[in-house]
Amino acid sequence: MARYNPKETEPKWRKAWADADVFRAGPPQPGAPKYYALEMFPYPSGRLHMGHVRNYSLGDVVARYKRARGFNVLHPMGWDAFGLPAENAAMERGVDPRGWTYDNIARMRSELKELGLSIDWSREFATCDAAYYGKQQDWFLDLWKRGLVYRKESVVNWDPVDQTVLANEQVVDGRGWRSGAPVEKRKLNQWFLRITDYADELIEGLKTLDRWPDKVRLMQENWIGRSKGLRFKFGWAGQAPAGFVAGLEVYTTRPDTLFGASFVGVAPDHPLAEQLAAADPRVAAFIAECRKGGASEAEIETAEKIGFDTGLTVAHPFDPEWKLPVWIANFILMDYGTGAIFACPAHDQRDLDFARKYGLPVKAVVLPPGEDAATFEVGTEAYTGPGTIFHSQFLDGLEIEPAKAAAITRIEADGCGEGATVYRLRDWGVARQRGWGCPIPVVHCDTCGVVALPKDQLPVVLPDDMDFSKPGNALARHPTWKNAVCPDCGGPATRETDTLDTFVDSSWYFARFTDTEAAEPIDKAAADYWLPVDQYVGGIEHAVLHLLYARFVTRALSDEGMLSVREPFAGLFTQGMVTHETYKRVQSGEWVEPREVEIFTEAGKRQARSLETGEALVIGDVEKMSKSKRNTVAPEEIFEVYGVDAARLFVLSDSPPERDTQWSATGVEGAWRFVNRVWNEFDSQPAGPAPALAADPKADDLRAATHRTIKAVTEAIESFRFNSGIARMYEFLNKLKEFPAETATPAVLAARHEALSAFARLISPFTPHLAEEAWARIGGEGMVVSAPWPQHDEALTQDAVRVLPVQVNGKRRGEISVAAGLEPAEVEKIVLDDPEIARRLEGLSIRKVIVVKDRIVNIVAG
RNA sequence: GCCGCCGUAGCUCAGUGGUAGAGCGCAUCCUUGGUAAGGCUGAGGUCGGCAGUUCAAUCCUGCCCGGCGGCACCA
Repeated sequence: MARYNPKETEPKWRKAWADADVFRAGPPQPGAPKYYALEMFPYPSGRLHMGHVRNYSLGDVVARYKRARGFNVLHPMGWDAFGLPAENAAMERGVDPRGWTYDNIARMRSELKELGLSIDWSREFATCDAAYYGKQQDWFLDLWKRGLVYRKESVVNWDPVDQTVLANEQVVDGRGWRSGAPVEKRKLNQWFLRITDYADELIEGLKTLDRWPDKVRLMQENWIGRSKGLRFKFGWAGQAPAGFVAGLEVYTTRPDTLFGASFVGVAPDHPLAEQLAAADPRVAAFIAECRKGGASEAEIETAEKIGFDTGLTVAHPFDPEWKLPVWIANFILMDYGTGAIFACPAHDQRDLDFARKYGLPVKAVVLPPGEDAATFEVGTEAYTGPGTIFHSQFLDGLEIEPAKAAAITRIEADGCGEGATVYRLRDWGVARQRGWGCPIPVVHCDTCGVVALPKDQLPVVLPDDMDFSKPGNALARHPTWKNAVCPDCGGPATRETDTLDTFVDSSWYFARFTDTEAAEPIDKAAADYWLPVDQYVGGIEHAVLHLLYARFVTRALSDEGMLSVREPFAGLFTQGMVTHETYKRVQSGEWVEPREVEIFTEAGKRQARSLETGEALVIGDVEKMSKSKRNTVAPEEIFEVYGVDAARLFVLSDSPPERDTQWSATGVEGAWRFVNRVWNEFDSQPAGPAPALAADPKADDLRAATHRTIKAVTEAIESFRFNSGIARMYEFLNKLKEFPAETATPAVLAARHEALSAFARLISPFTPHLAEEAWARIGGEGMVVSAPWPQHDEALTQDAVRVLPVQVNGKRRGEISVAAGLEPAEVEKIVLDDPEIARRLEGLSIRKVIVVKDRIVNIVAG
């Protein structure tokens, strides 16, 4: 009997798969059912981590399973290769970002290949390949022609030290996340993609994505933030300020509460406020006060509402005599709606807080059910629930929704406004002042302005000799690269030195994978065959941005006629993180890596000590593996000790895929032992052809387990409950061990062979190397990777004899064995004749006997 | 504050309107020619709490408690 040796076995089978080129996707054939399995492509950091192992193992299970089910499978891999880490490496270590990136790719490719993934490597590309980003420039110009790209002055977060624009999430407590320098607001000419044109469709489309997690759909819906309401202008009651003669436009979702209006407010950065500030230092001082407040959530939450009465007044739209004061208020956001509101304190908490502070009127206009109009008052809590409108002239007596409609109708009839839908979603700012990104393919010409390059001048390639030694945009400070000729007038021009957000790179790569050689950005026939992606697997952290941008770009490219689908990802699965215990030194609190820690049990308690010094360590919380907590485990070290299959098996078995999984040394050891026990079962099976299957009670018992396991594992894979499927295989192995080959009759040996044949195929998506070795050991035809998925025989999953628990008044009091499918009346007779049951019923009168066929008997007695 | 997810053995998790399961850990024993290992057996569970529906609830419903995540002055 030979021990299982993954170090020899695993590379052997990887070579066999590569030699046979088994994972190359077949050509698009209309008749052949296709399956596109994709995991979010990695950033080439240079090192594989456990999160990658989990992500790509999950996708690989699906890809291998679908292949076994006869699908033409596309399972590609590439690299999300532009971005800041390469620039940082360049700045810190003086290396070239391109060389650094491609070196990292080479290292990670070999690590990923070691994982034994069923990937079609012939389609690999990196987003920093000119062959890829050149095609991106190509369709970017198409979108520009369609009017989906525009330039606009916009206020951005500027890090004065790193000399770059920061995203909102990169600003922590008003400071740059890397430099720690106070962030400045700067106005820059920025490039935008008109994602808001698709806001409605992006919301509506969510309804069709029935194989996406509800959570992600909800997050996207909230992010887009559609609200329906009324946009209208207040006319001035007194002197109109210059520039605002037409009135002050506000937006509301509660036009039903217009008669509860108390004041009108504008944001501190509203043009009206800025204009007033120019003339009045008190206004300027107030606005400065508002801006002082930090931007962090905590500060916003606790910030007190403050306001400034401008002295201006507007007239109520339904009553010209009714004057409302105009305030500047810090709680009003300029970038939502019109940056101005009317306030109804009785029915909005923010307005109420403000009104109470400044002594403004509070008039209730929505009467809650059961309240008396004569006595109902609003105290310190605004009423936002359902009710009937009152004190509101023509709206009186209406419910909220009809009142909104009536108010909108009246405003529209008066011509001072209209029903409007607004979105929280902003257009997508895609320009980055970075050197390591996809150049925007335009030039700036003094005579012609911004001019798109003709497509025969694409790709616009990054120079090889950028200087990354200083912060800022290395492309912009390159001495010659930006010198160009205007394609329109032939005069001198300057290249655009902004590059595209890396989210642009990742918003269409899945389409390029369908034909990586195409002369056009996308080969329509290939895309139409392969898209949508049938199963996309990745982290929940991309729930909004990446997935929303990809859905938008797919629609834009579809409208451009480059592909047909509207939704890129038919199925989405978001996996949990890989976590690990943390360990730290008692005195210093310094984190210690798991590989330097020994775990032992003393006095019945789990304890840790340093392998190096022997000192006792504190076992800390279980947290996401991260460099900062030093609680990472290097995949290659695990592969070295236990093999790839054990590592794959463990990350797949420990938790439901959508939940976090806790890596542990004992857990992977358990997986390793399972691998060995599986091998031992195969290895103990006599070589040579198996005897024919024959009817035999013992053999039938095993066969029933086999067919039940095929059914259960298949269902588990179909529903992404991989850990559950593996649990069933653990149970199956235990069952198999009840039928040792050494003492088996020919009938049992035959049943064992059937069991092993199914088992090899069932484990093949999870532990593919072991499955090949096992399949070869029992004389399977060809490689298991090409073997068809096992089919279960429903008839065999049924037991001939059923053991039915017998309950008396709902409590288990015994059991009986009956033939499967026996009618309830027959079962009842047997139960009542059973002496043990009869003893339990002594002194009781039977009221009712419930028999659930093949399951249970319950006797109600009293 | 709002929304969502989770709570089953010491730990990590399966599971089901009808007999409570796996791996790891723990205990006992066997093996010492699979040996930086293998195997047998076992202990261990008011299925977070309380109520309701039901012949029967770990499962369905409601409320509560605890943990985690997302969003949050969006008019």
